Parts: sequence; C-alpha cells; structure tokens
Amino acid sequence: MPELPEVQTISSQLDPLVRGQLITAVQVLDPRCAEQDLAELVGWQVSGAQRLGKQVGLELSRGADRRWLAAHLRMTGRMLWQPGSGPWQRPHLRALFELERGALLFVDVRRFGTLRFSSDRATLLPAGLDPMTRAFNARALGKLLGESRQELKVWLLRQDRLVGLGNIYACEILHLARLSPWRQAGSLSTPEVALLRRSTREVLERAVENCGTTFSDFQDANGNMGGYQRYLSVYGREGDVCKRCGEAVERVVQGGRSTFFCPVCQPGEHPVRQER
DNA sequence: CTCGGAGCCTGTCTGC
DNA sequence: TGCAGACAGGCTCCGA
Repeated sequence: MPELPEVQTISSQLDPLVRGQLITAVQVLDPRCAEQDLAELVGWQVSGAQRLGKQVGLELSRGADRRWLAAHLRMTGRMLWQPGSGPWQRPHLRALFELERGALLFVDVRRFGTLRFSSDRATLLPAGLDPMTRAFNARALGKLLGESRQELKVWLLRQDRLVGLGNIYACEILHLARLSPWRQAGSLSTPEVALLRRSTREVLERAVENCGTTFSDFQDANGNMGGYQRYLSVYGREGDVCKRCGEAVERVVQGGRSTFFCPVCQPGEHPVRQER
C-alpha cells in the first residue's frame, strides 16, 4: 500500500530514468483510470519526477508551457519503468507512456489508482501539510491538531491535515511515540505534540532510507520490494510480541480499519476487541 | 462543520 | 476439493 515513503522511493528512482525524454505515445488500456485524455501528453517532455503528496508526479514541459501528471497509486498501483522498446505487456496494465528510451507502465490490480494532469501543480496537491517539509514543526502540528476530538489514529490518516500517512505508518508512528490511537487528537500536551512530530519524521525517514514497506503489493519503479517491513513494530504483527516490552501486539478495528498497537507501550482507554 | 459508514475493486485467504 | 464470504485499505460520497 503505497504511502509517503513508497511514493518517495518510486519518484526518486524515476527521476533520473525519465528526465529529459519526450513522451512519444500514450496508451490507455483502462479508461476508468483517467478522466482526461492522456493522449494530449504526447509530444511533451518529461523534465523530472517528484512526489506530490501521496502521488507520483511527473513534471512536463513543452516550450515555455508546464504540466504536471499525477499518478495516485491508492492500494495496488505501480509505476514501473521498462527500458528498451516494446511491446510491453503485463497483467493489470492500465496505461502506458512510451518515452524515447523505454516506457512508464501504470499497473494496478484493483483499479483504484488514477492518473490526472494539470498546468497548475497546486491543484494536484492535497490540502494537508507534508511531514517531510521544514514547515512540519511542532507548532504547525499543534495548530493542525487544534481542538479536534477525532481519535488520533484516525486523524493521522486525514490527507487534508497531514499528507502521506496511511495505515501502516500511522500505526508505527503512534507506537514509537507511545501514544494511544484512541487519544483525542486535540488533547495532546505540548511535549506530546513534539514527540509525535519527532516520531513521524523518524519513522518516515527510516522507511524512505529502506525504500518503503512491502507488505503484500508494493514494488518500486524497478519492480523490487521495499525493505522497511523488517522494522515494523506493530503493523501486521497481531499476537506477536512487542519488540520494546514483550507484550502481545493487539489489533482492533478503528474507523473501519485495523489498528495495531501495544497495550503496554501505548496505554489508554480503547474499545473492546472487535472482530472483523 | 464533524463524523461514520458504504462503495469502489480484485486477489488471496479462511472456513464450511 | 470446491465454493462462498471475509478481508485488505485510500479515497470519495452521502446522510445524520
């Protein structure tokens, strides 16, 4: 499930691979993946790849004009670079961008992923604060948390507040910060906000260093797995021992999704265990 | 405004 | 063994 570190990994890998190449052809195999006519991008030059929130962004240019193409991978999307010449075929291929020295393949088993482009980069960016920027400091985080009464774990997934976190890293961050997922977001003390900020950066930075987490689906731009899964402390580890205290990791459904946590390291009130 | 739930989608796993 | 149903979850939409 591509979250910020996985998208960062793909974008960083793609940047030197696609930079400077013309888009020579576009094929859309699944029309549902894009509302716009992607064929309009033929003749544009790729000037770079960068992460746009949780999306893989390609900066395009044609003369003085600029456009950005954003690929949202959602659950199972992939952006794969294939050097050489076609034909390119692979299961679940939804769209294909032929460049001068290879092709970018948008592959997505579950078809949640989307492609869109705009001449205004800002319209492609989610509203939330990017936790990898300098603007993500304790004061800014505290202000965002405000007086929200939302449960902290649910709050962390809100892309209109913070951009880039998904279920895996939200669980990991809260475990590192020793904060209960059921705390009210706006109830954190100043030291706790600082701790949450520090933990968020620490988890994300280490995940980026390790090219993301491959839990079931994720592949990077070259089709390789991530390496962060060996560092996971709680996610996907229900019943296993907490690496910090030895207690059994628990899983509870929260906001319709699994929350993994250590009841000793992250003390606090929480609902009774539910089945799902 | 906030909040919770349904729906989207399909491969994989579980249980009968 | 075979099949039905649960499950994974990022995001949008809708209703309370």
